[in-house]
Parts: sequence; C-alpha cells; structure tokens
Amino acid sequence: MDSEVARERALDAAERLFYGRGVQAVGMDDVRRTSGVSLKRLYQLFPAKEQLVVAYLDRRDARWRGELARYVDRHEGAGPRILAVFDWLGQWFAEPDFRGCAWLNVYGELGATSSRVAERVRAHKGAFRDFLDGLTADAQLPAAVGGQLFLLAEGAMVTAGVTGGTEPARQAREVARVLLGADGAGLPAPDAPAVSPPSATP
Amino acid sequence: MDSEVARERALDAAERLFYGRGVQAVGMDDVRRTSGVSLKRLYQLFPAKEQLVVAYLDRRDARWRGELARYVDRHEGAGPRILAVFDWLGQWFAEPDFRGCAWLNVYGELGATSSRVAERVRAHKGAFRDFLDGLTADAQLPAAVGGQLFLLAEGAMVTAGVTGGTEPARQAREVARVLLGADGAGLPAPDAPAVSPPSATP
DNA sequence: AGAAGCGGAGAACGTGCGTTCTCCGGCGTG
DNA sequence: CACGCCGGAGAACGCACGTTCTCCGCTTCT
Repeated sequence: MDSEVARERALDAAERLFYGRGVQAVGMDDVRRTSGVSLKRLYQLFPAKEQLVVAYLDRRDARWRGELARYVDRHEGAGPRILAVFDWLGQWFAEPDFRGCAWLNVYGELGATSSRVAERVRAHKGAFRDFLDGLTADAQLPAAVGGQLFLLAEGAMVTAGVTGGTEPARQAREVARVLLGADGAGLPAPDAPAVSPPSATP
Repeated sequence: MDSEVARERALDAAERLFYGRGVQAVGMDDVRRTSGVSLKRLYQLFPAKEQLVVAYLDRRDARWRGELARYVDRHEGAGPRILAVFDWLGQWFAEPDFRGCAWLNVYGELGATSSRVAERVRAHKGAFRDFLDGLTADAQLPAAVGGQLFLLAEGAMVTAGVTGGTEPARQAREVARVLLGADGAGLPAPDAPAVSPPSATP
C-alpha cells in the first residue's frame, strides 16, 4: 500500500473516531482497526498520537474552510454572502453525525494539556475570524461587525453541539440580518433564506 | 473532621483542579493531595470519580447562576439588566484563572463518554437560557431575542476561553444593545458601560 | 531458486490511574 | 488500664493504552 493512501486512510479513521468519540476515548489500536493501517505504519507516519491529532485538525481545517468559502462564493452580493455563512452552518448542523465544533471539542479535551493542539485551535478560529472580517469589509460594514458575526457563529456552533438542533443557525442568521440592516449595508431582499443546492459535507 | 467540611474541601480542590487542568488530567490522588481528604473518605463521599465531577458541576452551577442573578438584580430597568449580563461576563473573563466555560470544557472532554455529565451540561445551559428568556420577557422583547442573547453569551464565553481576552464580552454587549434598540425596548441611555461595584468570583 | 528486506500481526513493556485493601495509631468506653 | 473501632496513609491491584519489539510471510532482485 502506498504511503500516501495509508496516510489518508489513517486520517479518515482518525477523523471519524476522534470527532465521533473524542480523542482520549480512542486508542491507537482503534485507529489501526478502523483504518486497516498497521500500528507500525501508523507510527512511521505519525510518531506520536498528538501528531495524528494535529494532522487530523489540519486536514479538517483545510476542508472545512474550503467548503465554507466555496458555498459563500456561490452567492452574489456582500450582504447575502454574510448570511450564507449561517445557512452553511445550518446545513452542517443538520448532518447526522454532527457533534459540535471539532476544534472546540478538542480544545476542551486537550487545550490545557497540549500546547500544540491549542495552537491549532487558535489558528483555525483565527482564520475563520479573518474570513468573516473579509466579508465584513466587502460589505463596507464597520470592522467591529466582523467580531460580532464571529461570536454569533461560535455561539451557534457550541449551542448546536450541546443541544443538537439546527435552530441556532437560524437564530444567529437573524441577528446577522439585523446587524447588516442596522448599518445600512446594501441588502437586496431582507428575507429569503438563501438559495443554492445543498451538497458538501464539512 | 466533619463529613460536611470534608465534602466541601474535596469539592473545593476538585473544582480548582478540574477547572484549571481538565478532568482527565487530574487524578483522584491529586484531589486527595490538594484537599487533604483521604482517599478512603473521598470514596465514601463520592463512590466514583464521575460523581465527584457531577457534584463539582452542580455546586458550581448554583454559585454561577446565583452570582449572575445577584449582579443583574442590582440593576434597574429591563434593558440595563440584559446588558448587565454581558458586563458580568466581562468581569468573569477578566479573572486571572479564567479558563473558559467549565461546562463547555467538560462537555468537550466527557460529553461523548458520560451521559450523566452531558445531562448536567444541558441542564446548566438550559437554566441559563431560561434566565435570559425571563429577562427578555421582562423587557417585552420578542421571545426570539432570548435565544439570540443566549447565542451571543455562549459565543463570548467560548471565544474568551480560547483567545483569553475580555473583548468578547464587550462585543456581545454591543450586539445585545442593537437587539434591544431594534425592537424599541425602553432603554434610558444607549451607552454607559454599567455601574455597580465589582466583586464576586463566578 | 535463494537471499534480503519490507511490512503486517500482535505480543510485550511501561506507565498512569481509578479503585480497593492493609496496616497502624489514636481515642473513646467498661 | 485494656479493648475495640474509626479514620488516615499509602501500598497494591487491575486495567487501559501509548509505544516498541519480535516474529514471520511475502515479494523482489539476481
């Protein structure tokens, strides 16, 4: 088996298991069983479990932000693009295996223990924050709105993770709409819960 | 030593350690060392670690919500009382040993493993949510605003926990002010970052 | 065909930790 | 004073898991 496909299989298994059950509840042996990659190979690719966790977070980060950006890009107009972020979150929350924000979960689990993991979480959240700041600037809204949208999105993720519904996305979207309107961004229609075909699995 | 004071000492130690380092990173022996309560006594009071965790969460829940309610009650007027929630959060975030929301942290750590713990987290968040709903009703705002304030507060807690500043509280307060104004609640002064002497240690 | 090395399976090792057990000193009662 | 019980200290046990080691079969090259 090619080293590259072994790596991918290992990461696939790690992601499914770590996200679904938590990092500490999953042993390296579980990853081996699920991935079919031998322990020896696993330790050649990732010399310690922490590195497997970091690699999992990194790969998921790239995919998560890529899919969000693609979804947002399908929308026209600065205001609707901001609202599309929350529509995308709603789709994510509705996925059957949704179990909250992977980064917040591992932060709760390892943030106090592993500085490397904590750093990745901060990097991911920082990148998401930057993304929202960009959308905010495009909409010619005050810079402060970027941070406000970020808080809304984080609150929605956390709440959806704990309570397990999709309403938090709608509630956050509603507040975002108020923030957009309150500062007079050019919004075509104040309602219309977004179009575009659903796909993607963040 | 009285059983009651042993229990309190155990919970004091458990809270400090669990909150500061995470539950899984703390052994029962650490609790014994820190509390001065012998292992035997510890297991008489809490037959398993999980029960100590639950007791820690319960006691902290009572104190946290009690202090929040007391702080809010010092304020006059439905609008200012809502804003006071975010001022209180800001004070909490500024405490030197603040390490995020205890419930979200344990949820990330044990939510997938321990249903008893997960249930306590949901109970705490539900109670907080109800509290905000009450304030929202008092202010004669639409019921939907309660959930929106909740999202803001959760987002602020999570963000303050990961990045470690107090700005999230101010940002969330600002959005709350917009929500209050947008629906014409009777707000005396739109600014003024709250009065009242700081105290309390949530 | 024979040799050599790569990789897989899984045993083995060490450690940490939740939980229980053992021993012992002190303190109150006949 | 003698006896017995309560509680503390910490050793002991069992298990889970991260990490490493051993053995063995297969493939590949000459």
